[in-house]
Amino acid sequence: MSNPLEELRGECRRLLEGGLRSLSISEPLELVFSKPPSLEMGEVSTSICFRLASKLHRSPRELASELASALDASSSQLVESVEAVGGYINFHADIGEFSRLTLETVLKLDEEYGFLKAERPERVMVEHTSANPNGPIHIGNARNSILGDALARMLKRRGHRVVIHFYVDDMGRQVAMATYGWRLLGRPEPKGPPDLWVGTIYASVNVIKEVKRLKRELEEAKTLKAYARVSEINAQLSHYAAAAQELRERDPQLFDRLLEALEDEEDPDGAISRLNAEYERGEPEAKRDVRRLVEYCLKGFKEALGEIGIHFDSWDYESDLVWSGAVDEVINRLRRTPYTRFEDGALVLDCEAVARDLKLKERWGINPRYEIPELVLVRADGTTLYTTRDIAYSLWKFERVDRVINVIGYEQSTAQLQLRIALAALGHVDIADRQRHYAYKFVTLPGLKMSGRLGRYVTLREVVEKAVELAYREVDARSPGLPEGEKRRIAEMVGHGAVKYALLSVDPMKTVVFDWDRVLDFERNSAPFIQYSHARACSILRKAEDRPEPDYGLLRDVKERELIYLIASFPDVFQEAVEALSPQAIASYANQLADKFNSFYASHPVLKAEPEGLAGARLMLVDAVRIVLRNALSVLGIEAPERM
RNA sequence: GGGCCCGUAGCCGAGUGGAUAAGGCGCCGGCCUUCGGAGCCGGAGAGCGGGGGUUCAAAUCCCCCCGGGCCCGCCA
Repeated sequence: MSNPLEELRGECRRLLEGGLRSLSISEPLELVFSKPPSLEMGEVSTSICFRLASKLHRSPRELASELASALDASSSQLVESVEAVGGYINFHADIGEFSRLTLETVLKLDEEYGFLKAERPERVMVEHTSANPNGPIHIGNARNSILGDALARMLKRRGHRVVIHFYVDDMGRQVAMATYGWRLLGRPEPKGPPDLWVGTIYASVNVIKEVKRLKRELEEAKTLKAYARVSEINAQLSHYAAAAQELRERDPQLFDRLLEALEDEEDPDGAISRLNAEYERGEPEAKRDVRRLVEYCLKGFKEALGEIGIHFDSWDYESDLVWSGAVDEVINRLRRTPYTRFEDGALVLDCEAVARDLKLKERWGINPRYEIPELVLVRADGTTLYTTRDIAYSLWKFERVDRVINVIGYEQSTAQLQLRIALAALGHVDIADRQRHYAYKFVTLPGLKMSGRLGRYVTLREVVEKAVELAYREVDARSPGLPEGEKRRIAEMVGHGAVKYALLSVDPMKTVVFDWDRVLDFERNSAPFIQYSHARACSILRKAEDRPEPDYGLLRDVKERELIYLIASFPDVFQEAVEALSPQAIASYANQLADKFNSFYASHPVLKAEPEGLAGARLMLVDAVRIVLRNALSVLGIEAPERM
């Protein structure tokens, strides 16, 4: 058995069934258990008497006390006593037996403790990050990466076969724009972090282009004496001028060269569109240049994400999908359905009709009043759109796995729904069902939004760098005697942990306003706080010269019992977190465990505990805390240093 | 106009039907003769945006309203 709490609940269930039998109550009902508000009231409780009461026309209190006295706790080793409290039935565990069961299970399973395996393991694909390859990973994308990485780790620990994919969106106009800028610069090699460098080129081209356009429009408006228009354009101009200023400061040489080169360009937008079309057709020169630039950017992604331990199994290029003919095939198949038509030369999918015919709104719980917008599959000029290519990508994915989780921003909800509808239209309702849009909201900067087009973002690199630096200062101050390499290593674990925890500990559906203080918080309710607790536990264990035989029955104090209960809950927490895809539940659990441990630590000596049996039992407890903290952090992708 | 998401103390934020609504920051007051003070103990501070409803039981479910965000592109 690997779930101590479930074992205790099993005993409670057995007793309860016996009690119901002896009272000749045979109402069919599911025996559900929960946790009483405090340990004084027991470890396990059930509210079935409330449900039973209305069926039997009795009062819950009466029923509960009758039922409780009909239970025979003496037949169970794990359950010590049962009592009825205001309609609830509460079960008290035998302290010694429950502690022994819990702690010995943890110690025995060690790195596997808590990670209950799924009954039916599946092949699961997690697609995450998939940032456009035209700028750096910023703290907004990083929320995606960190969530996706934690989800993948959780699913793996649950026993699923997980593959982690990155979708390289290289077909969009933005990548063509960056490549165009790169050509204007004479195809140079990157300077500094390559993804940031690409982002600077892209944003510079964009901003310079916009300024030029606005200046032209300003002249026109002035000639026409359209004064309202003039002031409107002026406002926009100052907006772009500010962005231009920022970009120029970042790399004056690069910016000025682009500014100069763009002066001579007749029609930059036309050139960008041509490059984009050439690339979609797979023309060699376009292919060579765009791929080259994209590779630079991906190299930067791999560096920035790899530094914090985030890796991918596969990088799938959107362009490959197009060139392979898979996208055309999808389009042809869709054209054979009754749901597509041409409108103004574009091929359109009637999503509403698909949903109606296949009853998708009922199936997916969509508000019937919501009219699903049509989806343009092919433009009038014959080129495809992002979502169209995504349909082909989904089919490709399901040739490989049973289930797909796409970590994608919430703002793409409509597109993701249309994608599933298109899959259903193709006859793959099952695939549509097993494809999950794991949505999260954006990270905003205080006051303003991050913007790749303006080159305005807080990069993951700078956040990580600052966090590690700060952690290093702390480590150096606290443990000056450690070898330099170890201090560095610890500072990385702590700094990376702080950043990850800051993004994992909030509900993905809430917007996060980026705040340096939050990310660099090393106090309670942070990864460093949890890591610190882990290091403290390790420190005690290091100092223990021998391990006296534990007497589990001596772990009677509330703080000890709370810890044991929490430790015993970890398998539940893990399982529920995976089912709900909620890394945050694990983060919050780890923090709670660390919190309780520190409280215990302050008032309960371990090494000097008397008698020996208590010292032995507390050592087991400390060891179990250590294991669970480490396991909980590791499934989130956070390392636990043994000293810091 | 329609749809979706969010709204919990001064601030940040757990908590999706159950018994006293976590925790953190900030504020006030304590704790370095015991294993690491990135710590611990105590105090003040919310009845969960507002109003109805369902239920033995609602921050959690339903309806209406208010505030904020997002989407409704031949962008991605």
